[in-house]
Amino acid sequence: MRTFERSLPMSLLKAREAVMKKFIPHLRAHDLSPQQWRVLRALYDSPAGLEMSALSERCFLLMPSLSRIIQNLAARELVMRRIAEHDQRCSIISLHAQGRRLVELMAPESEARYAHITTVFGYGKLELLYELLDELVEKLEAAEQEHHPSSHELLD
Amino acid sequence: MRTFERSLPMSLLKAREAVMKKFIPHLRAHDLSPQQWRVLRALYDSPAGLEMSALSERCFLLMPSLSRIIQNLAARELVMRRIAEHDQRCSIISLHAQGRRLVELMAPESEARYAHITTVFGYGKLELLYELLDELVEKLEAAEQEHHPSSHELLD
DNA sequence: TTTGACAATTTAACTTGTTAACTTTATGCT
DNA sequence: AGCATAAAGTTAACAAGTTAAATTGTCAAA
Repeated sequence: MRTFERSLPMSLLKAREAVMKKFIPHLRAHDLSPQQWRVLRALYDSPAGLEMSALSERCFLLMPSLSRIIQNLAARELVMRRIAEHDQRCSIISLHAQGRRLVELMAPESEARYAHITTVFGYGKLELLYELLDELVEKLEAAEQEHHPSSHELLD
Repeated sequence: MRTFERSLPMSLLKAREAVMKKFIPHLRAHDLSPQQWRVLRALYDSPAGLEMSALSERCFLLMPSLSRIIQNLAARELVMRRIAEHDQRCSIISLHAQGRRLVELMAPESEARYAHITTVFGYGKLELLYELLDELVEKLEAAEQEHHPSSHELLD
């Protein structure tokens, strides 16, 4: 059996934790979770607002999580929601003025921390890492389509 | 502001999700969460058993999560706990016979999926990815020590 | 127009992540 | 010995991840 240490999910998790540790104190100082910040950032880039499902995709959050997060952010008046005219089922979420100000207030510090990581790790390596991660996802998802896993016959 | 897409934590998360998707059906078929599996795997490699805190480190789980997971696995008779003689505060967790059998039953399929990922992505790239991830963690943690973050003065 | 399938979200229920508070046992100092 | 302090785990409380079921709105065909 492969040694326990070489676990890809765990290596990815550890790397993620190490990176997040650089951002979390800043977020916490403004009472935001990483997920809440992702939502605000995504909305900042889409001034017209986004439907829940679009937001869910961009922030890589499942709908139930997003639903709760939006309730929280709406209660804090950082975002607002309105119902789409074209389809009453859709809410359209957009940044409230206060939310916009918050993003603008926090962005410089956030960028600075990104810059710090880039410096420490090296620009080239960071780019390489992004490429490898993207390619890994791509290849795994391609493999998804092809042969629907053989193992299910045995196990499910 | 940097484009929202290039977010290192999110890229790492996506990669992790893509990888996990390959393993989760197999785990679910045996009623195990990824965390529970990590614990069983770690214990399999330490037949003498491990203290909670050692297990916590190896599985990269915080104590409260681990505590609950062990309660669950113990109830299912997959692991057992005894109190250390040298220090009454420490529990020592080890695999129950049934847990050992389960690991041995599941390992081949798990290895096969690993092999599949290696093939699809390429052995060299996978090794490179591991190295980059390790180095990233290392560099970020080194940076931790040096200059205790300047930002705290402003924000906390 | 009504039924029936489908789509967008929310709710529910349960597990895990996370921080802080608490319990019990060791250890070190005086 | 006697007391403060630290260490190992657990418990508590709440946010977030995850799956399934429920809710509400849309759309097309009978």
